[in-house]
Amino acid sequence: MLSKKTQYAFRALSYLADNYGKGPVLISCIASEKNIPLKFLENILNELKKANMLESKKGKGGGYSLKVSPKNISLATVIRVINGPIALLPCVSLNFYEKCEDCNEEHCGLRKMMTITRDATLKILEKKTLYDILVAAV
Amino acid sequence: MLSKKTQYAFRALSYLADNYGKGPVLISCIASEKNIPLKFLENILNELKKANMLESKKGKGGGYSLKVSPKNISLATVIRVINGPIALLPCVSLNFYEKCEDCNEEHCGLRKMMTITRDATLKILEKKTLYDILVAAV
DNA sequence: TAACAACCTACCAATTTAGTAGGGAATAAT
DNA sequence: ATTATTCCCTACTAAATTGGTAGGTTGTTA
Repeated sequence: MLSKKTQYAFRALSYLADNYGKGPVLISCIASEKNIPLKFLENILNELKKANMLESKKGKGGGYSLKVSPKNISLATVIRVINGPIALLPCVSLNFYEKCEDCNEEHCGLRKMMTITRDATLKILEKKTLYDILVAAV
Repeated sequence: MLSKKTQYAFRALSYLADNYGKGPVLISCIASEKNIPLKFLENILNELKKANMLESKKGKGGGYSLKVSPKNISLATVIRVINGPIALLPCVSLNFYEKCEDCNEEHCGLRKMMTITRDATLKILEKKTLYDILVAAV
């Protein structure tokens, strides 16, 4: 399951996607609009910025805005930055790979099943973007 | 990611699948063979039993065995019993559904994306079984 | 230089994870 | 009947993660 933090991230990003091209948006505005604890959101947006998804501006007229088009930010990217690995096992993760102790990877049946699962999941999450969230929200 | 407990469960179940039809297997045997902490494994096997996947026998000649054929135990079932929900959001889970507070489910774009993801994941996890793990482990 | 708004460091409580300890209850063999 | 065997049950624990909060710092603009 995605952490609450990740759900907050998605909600904030949807809001920013909605305002894409309209200049910076205040943290406090997103927080009250999307009902997210302010200081927690500060943290989240900062992480997204460090991951190159957002840009920020300080001082009056400042705030956060998407760095690229909503069509170019995949759900997989967001999840990886805030939530971590998408695969179900560390030894199957593309971005957070870790060897597992007690199995020979070449001959591990579970690993093979989890690789297939990962591929099916990623096929969706890599393709769908913030734009798709907006469009789906009729 | 699956918890370590779930990985232990899969390893134990593979072992039992391998010995399906050959009578009960001792916890201690599985523990040493698969390198799983004994007392922790006790716990896990008991949960799997309560979920109707295993049957047990006490006393000499006792132990655990699969209640049904390895072909009839899906990976999804195991994950749900030991790990919990498979969906990425509570409001999208089939077996552990929980309403989310701040979104109108009918019009939540994220929810729709996560439903698609869940379906893609389940298509694999519901279909693949313990038998597939054995076969894949050349 | 004042106000504004993002940034940074540090802390905190509650929950979950990954176990351990130790005895109880059922079964089978002697 | 008793002993050995094996699963079963309750309770405890340390460490990590989650979901925050507090308060000051730095950079920007008017």
